[in-house]
Amino acid sequence: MQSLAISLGWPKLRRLALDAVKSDLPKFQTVKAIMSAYSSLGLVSRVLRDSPLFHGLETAVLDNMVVSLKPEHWPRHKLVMTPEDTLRYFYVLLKGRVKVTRQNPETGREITLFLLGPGDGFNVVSLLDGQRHEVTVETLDEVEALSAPLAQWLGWMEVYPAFHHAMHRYIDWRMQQLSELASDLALYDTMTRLVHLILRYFDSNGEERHPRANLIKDLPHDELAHMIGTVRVVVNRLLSELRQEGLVNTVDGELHVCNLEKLLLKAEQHVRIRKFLSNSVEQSQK
Amino acid sequence: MQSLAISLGWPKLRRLALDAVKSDLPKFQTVKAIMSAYSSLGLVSRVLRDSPLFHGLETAVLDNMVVSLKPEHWPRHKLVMTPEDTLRYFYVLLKGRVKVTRQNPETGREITLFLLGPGDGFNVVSLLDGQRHEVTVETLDEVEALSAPLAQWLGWMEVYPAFHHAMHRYIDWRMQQLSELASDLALYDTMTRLVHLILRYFDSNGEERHPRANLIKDLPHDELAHMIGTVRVVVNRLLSELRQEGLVNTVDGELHVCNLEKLLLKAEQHVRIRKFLSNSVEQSQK
DNA sequence: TCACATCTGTAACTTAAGTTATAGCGACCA
DNA sequence: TGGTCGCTATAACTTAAGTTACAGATGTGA
Repeated sequence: MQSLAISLGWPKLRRLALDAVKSDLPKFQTVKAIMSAYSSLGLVSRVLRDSPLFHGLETAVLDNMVVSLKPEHWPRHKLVMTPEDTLRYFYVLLKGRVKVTRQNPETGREITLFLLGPGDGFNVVSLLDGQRHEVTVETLDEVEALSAPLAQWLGWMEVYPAFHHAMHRYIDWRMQQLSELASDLALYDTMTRLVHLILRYFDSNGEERHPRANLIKDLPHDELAHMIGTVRVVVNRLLSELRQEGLVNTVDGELHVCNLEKLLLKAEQHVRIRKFLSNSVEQSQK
Repeated sequence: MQSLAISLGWPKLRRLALDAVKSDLPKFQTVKAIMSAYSSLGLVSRVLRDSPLFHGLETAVLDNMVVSLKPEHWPRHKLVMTPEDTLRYFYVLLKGRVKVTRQNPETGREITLFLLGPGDGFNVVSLLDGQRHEVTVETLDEVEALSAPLAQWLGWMEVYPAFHHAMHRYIDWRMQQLSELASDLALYDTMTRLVHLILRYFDSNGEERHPRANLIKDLPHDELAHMIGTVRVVVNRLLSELRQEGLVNTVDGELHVCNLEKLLLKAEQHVRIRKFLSNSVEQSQK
């Protein structure tokens, strides 16, 4: 059984399995059993329980799903999905970040449609109806994830109404993010877009409140650039400007917000700002 | 009963009702009965049957749904939905076009997220989970539509699996459109975006093949501009250029494609072009 | 500890595309 | 018949933001 766990190639799980062998936990026979134990130990389920994908699911249901999931482990900067295989699997992230992008083959320019972190799922849209999607998914960190075939997920959506509902909520939220991105690109200048980006991912005192909070703070400038549809040099320029005005600062590679009020002001004191504020209040209430 | 139909304020239906009274059709007692007859006469159902929203639904089911829909009639350039009422109704268009937009209150600039025509539905996303959406919906023509409360639609999605599936397909397709828009805005120059727009709505010989075909051909330049995130003057400039190169021309206000090959070339001969071609083939096979 | 890679910081230059302005055309209505 | 309105057409000007180039910082592994 030790070899089983090891063959999974997933360090944490392997370590866990080894521990389990030495400990007085019941002996494991199958991968499923290992996963189940792993889950009941709370390592996996902590992430999943906080994930919007599984929001409102009963523990029993969640556990039942978890045991059918296959662990995945990817190194940094690895291409994990091309348009060709958008039809096969659905993934949930446990650790590390991933970006969903599209490129301009001509110029090499790139736009990040989604930046995903622990608890996020990708290939969400393909779930609805398996159309090929022109996107590329790439890891930004070392990543641990769980996967299952699309059909499996669709099955669960039929069987568990709560899960179905959670998925709908999640897709809705993703769709909103996309409209937000498109509108930003069309309606605002690069500075405003950068400020919007920062505001969406940070909150008033610079501490994280929800998991999404620290998702961008250590990103290199060109990844930030991809998120707002511009290039590295421009982001750098804008950040210096913000730094000089005392709105943000960077401590060894990490971006911090200094003056939220001024930042909000800079993002032109309108609709979407109020929206941002009410959203973060909402988030903190959860 | 005559007065009932008239009170609906829907010219066509009213006319139909009047005809029915004179004809040897069975007498109608209720609005539902009128709608039902209207539908069975094929006027409504022709549009609905071709609509992706109801694709694959049995006639009986569709008819059953239709009788619960409320007819709406709006004049040209009427604001039919603000962010405030994204939570109430879902609409299906029967006639005329509608645009779903977002504005920059500062500059007055506007981006059209979706251009919808007969058979399209709006407030799609709110169906999934009733979050408020920061969009505005406005008519471009005189419009006839059908409406039902969101709850009603959700109910149907639960009761009719085929309908549920059709809705998912539809939402998926909308989401793809949004990613397409965002990528275009971030990755290509205005000329390329304009060409992409034209290519998406026209086909090889300038004839319409699917309902979406003639959706943009008579739009004023500033509406075209809103669709690609730019302004009227620029679109005008670009169109003159295309006209001079003999790629398109305009006959009394209607845009036509002259030279598809060159146009495709101009849209830089890559991925998304091949995709366009295979899409339109797919469309024509349906 | 040197070579190499990855990232940040600036400056000088270029250009796409937005702004403003003005003229003309056709439709519609009084 | 003339006046106003909505739309197209073009030209001159301005600027945001992209490009290219290079220098310094930091880290990693041979």
